Amino acid sequence: MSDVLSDLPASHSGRIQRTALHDTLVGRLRDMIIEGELAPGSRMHESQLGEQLGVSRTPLREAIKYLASEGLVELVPSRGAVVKRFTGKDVHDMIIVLKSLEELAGNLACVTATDEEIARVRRIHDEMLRCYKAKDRLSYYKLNQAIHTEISQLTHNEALASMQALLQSRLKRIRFIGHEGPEKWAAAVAEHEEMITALEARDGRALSEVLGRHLLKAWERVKDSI
Amino acid sequence: MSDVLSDLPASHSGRIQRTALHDTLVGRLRDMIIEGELAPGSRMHESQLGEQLGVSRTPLREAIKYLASEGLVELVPSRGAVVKRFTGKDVHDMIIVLKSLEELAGNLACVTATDEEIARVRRIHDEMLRCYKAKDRLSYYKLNQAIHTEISQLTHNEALASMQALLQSRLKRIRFIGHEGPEKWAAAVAEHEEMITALEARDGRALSEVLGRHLLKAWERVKDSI
DNA sequence: ATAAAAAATGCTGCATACAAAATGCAAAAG
DNA sequence: CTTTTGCATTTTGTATGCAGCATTTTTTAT
Repeated sequence: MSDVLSDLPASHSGRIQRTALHDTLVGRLRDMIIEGELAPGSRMHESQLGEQLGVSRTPLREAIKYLASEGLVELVPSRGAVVKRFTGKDVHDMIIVLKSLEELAGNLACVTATDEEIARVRRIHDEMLRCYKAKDRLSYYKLNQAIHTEISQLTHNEALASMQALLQSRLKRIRFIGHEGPEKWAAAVAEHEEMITALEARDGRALSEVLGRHLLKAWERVKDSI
Repeated sequence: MSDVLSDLPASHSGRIQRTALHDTLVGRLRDMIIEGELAPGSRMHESQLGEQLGVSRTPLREAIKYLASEGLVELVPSRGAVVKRFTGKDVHDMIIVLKSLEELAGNLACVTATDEEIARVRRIHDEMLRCYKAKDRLSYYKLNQAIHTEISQLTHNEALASMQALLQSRLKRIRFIGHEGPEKWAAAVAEHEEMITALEARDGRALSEVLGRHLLKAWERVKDSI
């Protein structure tokens, strides 16, 4: 059931054609940055990276430009690209914005979502719970992200969903750190219980509130470790 | 005093080095899309566009990828890039998100802005008023945009400012249409008076409210002409 | 005459080649 | 011993060439 994790833009194009090299490269580089394989502040050597990934410099450079527009990479004229380094303030700023967007999404989703869509989120939630009980941190983490992504998509607001996805992706590297202690993890799970309850009750106010609170607590968890 | 209009990301890099070709190309293409020189839905022929702009396909393709990440251009596998076409719902969705962001910005700006920064917005506002009285629509329009950009930047929240700028830039093409009648124009100016008053009083609640209202009315003006 | 198949055209996608700029090192001058 | 200057090497930036896919036109068969 790993297709649940696929956080592709989904691009709702009926066409089946699989992702071109460009998309693959962008995804691969994004992962390398998020996982820390490409360290913040490090230069991205084109020929070396290209050889490592088995592509020439041309498509690689195009992918890098794409990521630069996403904000994961910084372009330095005549000196190529470096992985963007985020300060604690940067992270806080992003969380503030993400909080605002997710609160909006929570409010809208309770109005616009179909029953089937809500049921789908419930299924992801239940699976996440299983991973929590199994102490499977990585799967838990991915399903957690998927739920936030899903809720944004329930709004059927493409602009909102894509901005949420953008910020969430920038923060992935950070969120990875969270959930140190079991008690904090339990608290986060409890908040997710609140979310799904509010969503199923179509209580936008409650959903919005818990989403915002969830993010602020996430910030509390990571703010000292940056 | 046209440097007031410069809505560059400003990138606060101390370095003086002027924009490389990449940045120039991105800006030029963005303008061509916003001004309508490149019509929505039209294919962007690489060789033709490259010849027109005096560059080869390679840097042009890199610029197109950048714009694709910004959402102005859509990449179709094996068929190149097309200028993204926005439906009325798309525009409405973007305005909903922009409203949320500007409301947040209004609240934050009243806390974070320095007196000098507020004075600067006042100067832009006054100049905009002059353009209004002179019926100079284009200058008015640009200063109007500049004010919204400035307010977002007063938050000193890079993520917020860049997202606001991104959405505003996508909506530029649309906003151009607005302000048909003199009475509606007058109403918009009145709202801007409210804004600057609220900002100088550091009344975040009021600023936030008028920013949101301003955007909703903008939607009312354009919604039937899309 | 119409429809299906096949060839031809044009464009994109990727790789390679070339040019310009930057970095590092070494030698010489202060 | 430190600093500066010039050269060599490395790396980025841009142009061009070639292969493959998409679309269109032409050809052929019913």
